[in-house]
Amino acid sequence: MDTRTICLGVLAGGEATGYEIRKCVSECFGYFLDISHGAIYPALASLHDEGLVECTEVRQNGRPDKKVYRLTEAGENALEAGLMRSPGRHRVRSEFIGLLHFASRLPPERLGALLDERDADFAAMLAYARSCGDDEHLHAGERFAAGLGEAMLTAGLDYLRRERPRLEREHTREYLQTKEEAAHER
Amino acid sequence: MDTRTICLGVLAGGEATGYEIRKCVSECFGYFLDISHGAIYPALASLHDEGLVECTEVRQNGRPDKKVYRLTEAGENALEAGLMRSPGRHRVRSEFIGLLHFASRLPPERLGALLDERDADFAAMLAYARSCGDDEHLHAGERFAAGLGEAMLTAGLDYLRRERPRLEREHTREYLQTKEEAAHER
DNA sequence: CATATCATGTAACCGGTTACATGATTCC
DNA sequence: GGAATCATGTAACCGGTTACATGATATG
Repeated sequence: MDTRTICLGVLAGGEATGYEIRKCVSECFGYFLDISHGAIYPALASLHDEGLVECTEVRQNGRPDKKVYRLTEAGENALEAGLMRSPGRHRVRSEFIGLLHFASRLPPERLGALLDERDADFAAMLAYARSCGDDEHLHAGERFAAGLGEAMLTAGLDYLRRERPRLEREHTREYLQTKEEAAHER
Repeated sequence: MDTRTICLGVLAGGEATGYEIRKCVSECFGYFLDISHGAIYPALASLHDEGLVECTEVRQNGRPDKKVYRLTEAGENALEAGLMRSPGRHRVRSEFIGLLHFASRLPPERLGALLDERDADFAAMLAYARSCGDDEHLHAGERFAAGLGEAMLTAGLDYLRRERPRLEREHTREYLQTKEEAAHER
């Protein structure tokens, strides 16, 4: 799903400025699909050129003027088309898991710090997924998405906390052994 | 973790060609961190220029010649430094979850197809994580990584299969309702 | 007969991020 | 007084993918 389709999708829920679209995406599913404002404004401009959105400039005193966008009928159709076309990928890019594969070269403190970071991050995402799911007036799809995130993160965090002591125990042993062997070679 | 560090990491486990590094990464943790050969070869060349890897060209009959790379001592240090420096991020980019947020505009067949795809993909990743974890001579870190993947994917797949009927039921109702409202407006 | 494996390398492309630029107001 | 919020826009950069280029051997 590209930036353009996301913009159209948010605008289908009501008119908004670029700034608000960004905020909405970040709050609703930012952990799973985010866009920077550097991507949003050009996307909105191109959508406007193509007549898929309309725009009203609003003067504001005390703060910058803003452009409120709303979907046109052509935009409505483009959104539908975009949603049909978008691949439904779900990719995980984890440098954390990559690092674990080379863990035998990681000092125990470093491994500990990485695990701390992962724990905190998972906990934050979980709290966020839960807060999302609590919302009463959610669509079935949104509730499902929040539930899926919650289920996976809960399992991940449980595993992390349960297996961490064993990992650190075994890792320290392996690490020291590797160091010793390296010293021997010299 | 950039391509260069990954290459160094794989080479720390023994000499290999670019082709073999790619294969190794894909097989060991490709679902979580992959690199294309178009990124590997330039990375190896730059590592070679900097003296972090050595290279032996091997003539082969019947198949293309190959370049076998191995780590130098400088490379060993660079790897260690790279592993200390690399952020341990774990990012999920899910267009699937994005699409779910706009599910009310998705025809039921489309939603069904997306769920099918997700089910198959999760199942494949799970099978792969399990096969990885079965390996006996794994480091603690690798076993932990496989276990973490397995735990999260199992939870995800369970949730997906358990909640899918309800999602589809509610979604169909919402979808038809939306369509009806749209027809009314006309 | 077509496809996969082995094997390397480059160039074009692509989507997205970061940083630069500007600036008032409100909250801690 | 400093940080965050509101608000838009552009340009440089960046890492990575896809496609182009080549080509023999083995497998289904």
